[in-house]
Amino acid sequence: MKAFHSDEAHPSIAIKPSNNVIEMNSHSIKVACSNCNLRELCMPLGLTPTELERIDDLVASRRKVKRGATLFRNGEKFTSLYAIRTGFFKTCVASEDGRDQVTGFQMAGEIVGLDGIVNDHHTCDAVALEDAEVCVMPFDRIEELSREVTALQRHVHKIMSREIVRENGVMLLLGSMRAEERLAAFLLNLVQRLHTRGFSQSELILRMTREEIGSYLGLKLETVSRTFSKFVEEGTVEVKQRHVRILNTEALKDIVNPKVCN
Amino acid sequence: MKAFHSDEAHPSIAIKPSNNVIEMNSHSIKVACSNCNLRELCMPLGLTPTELERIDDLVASRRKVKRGATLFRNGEKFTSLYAIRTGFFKTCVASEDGRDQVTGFQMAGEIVGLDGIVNDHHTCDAVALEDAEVCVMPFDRIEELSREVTALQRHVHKIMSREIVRENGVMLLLGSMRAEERLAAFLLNLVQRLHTRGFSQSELILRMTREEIGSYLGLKLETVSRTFSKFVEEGTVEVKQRHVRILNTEALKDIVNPKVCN
DNA sequence: TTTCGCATTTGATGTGAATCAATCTATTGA
DNA sequence: TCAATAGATTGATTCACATCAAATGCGAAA
Repeated sequence: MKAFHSDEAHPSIAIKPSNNVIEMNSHSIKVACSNCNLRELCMPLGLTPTELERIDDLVASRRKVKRGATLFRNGEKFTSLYAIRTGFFKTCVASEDGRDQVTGFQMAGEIVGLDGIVNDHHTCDAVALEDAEVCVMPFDRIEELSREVTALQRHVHKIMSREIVRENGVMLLLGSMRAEERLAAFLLNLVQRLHTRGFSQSELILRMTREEIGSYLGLKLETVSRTFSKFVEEGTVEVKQRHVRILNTEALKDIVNPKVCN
Repeated sequence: MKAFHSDEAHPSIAIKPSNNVIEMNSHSIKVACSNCNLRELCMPLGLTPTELERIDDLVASRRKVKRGATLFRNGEKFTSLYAIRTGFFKTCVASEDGRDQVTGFQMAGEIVGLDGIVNDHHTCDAVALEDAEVCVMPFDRIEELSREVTALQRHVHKIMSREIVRENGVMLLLGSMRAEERLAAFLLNLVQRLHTRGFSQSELILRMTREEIGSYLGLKLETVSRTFSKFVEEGTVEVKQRHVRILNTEALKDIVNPKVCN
């Protein structure tokens, strides 16, 4: 069991964002991408040091979001994209009659708010699942800078395209997979993203409830719970509430992509 | 019944794209957005005449795609976005083990290929469901021009964001709606988009099979068929193969968003 | 026109996940 | 420390959709 019960599986973030503020004067602080430890994941990805310097003023400010609070809400005016520095978010859409659907879970280095661009207001809610901090990037500033910094322009396009591709994958999951396959795919995806951020390949703490997982996967919370239990029985994972340890990654992969026995 | 059985419900496209070619010399023709009848729907949306002129050379060429042929395929190198001039497409993704999922149906004035931007390779197939013609827009040209024409830049961002929002909606549908709700939403969406293009609000010809509808909606073709039959019994629609006439739009809306009886 | 193949419809039956319901377990706050 | 509460598990039952199967209709090609 060892560290399994420790809350340190991913305490907040392994790639610790350095406290990259440049003191200006007593009441104003400046934030700088060029000095941020997330720069290999986040907005500045792939920029040269010179370009990096130019986008330092992309971030207008930082904003803390308490667990349970919303970063933005459906219907609100769109002004900015947000780069997650620390913490964990979910985004969800709602239908008129009150059904709602979690459309994604976002972690450090990921960008939220793209939904707002089309209609100048947001069409989903972004809710912090743990205390979080984001970099606020006014979208007109992004557009302005990406007219000048080609690599930034390219990067913004890639971020949006990545989101489109991600959602294609979710559609495949929702449209054609069974409960076990969905949950296995979900766990593999989460742990892979966490691993990219320096966390364990096999151990994770779920920041969301069974209900939220279910909403994302198009399942009821009971089904999520039962499916976890099934994985545990089969020795594929160890589950203790929100703590999950993957014991057999291959088994999960086989569930997602069943081998055809010729 | 009248014109119901006529193939003219939407023969190819109501807003007929004018044959907007500018003769250059015997072997070369130039295409021009500024003269295209789809300009109110397509790429040039919201541009001033001056700007419009500047993006005329966005379109490198036209390409005809025969029914059943692919415009691009998963794994192919990404070079261009495609604006649909005429015809009807589906896009679909496949999982490793051969399952596949229709991720969308696209018609005149819509843009396909956005999935390719992230990894410089396409991650889905685009298949023509009827003989089609597209405008080929090399992506580096788009990026170049949108650095200069602010309105184009903004428009490209909106197109990508729109796709993200659309997919959010599909996730809601796949994650939380029942078969009837899905099909009703699907029909309303299709007829609404056709109406924008000058077609009937109540009559449409499905360009895709029941199986393709089912794949998109996360249902089996038999379920799609049965659900159509149910709508017919209830007098909500008239269905004759691929010809559909909506008799009661409100009923369909009520199915999608069930009224809460206080 | 006839034939072939594909798409569609419809029926009978099976099943995976939803629903309803009862504990159980952690966490929070008094 | 204990009560209150939200989240999670587990069981029993139901139901919507899938699956299997057969029949029908339609369009394309000979």
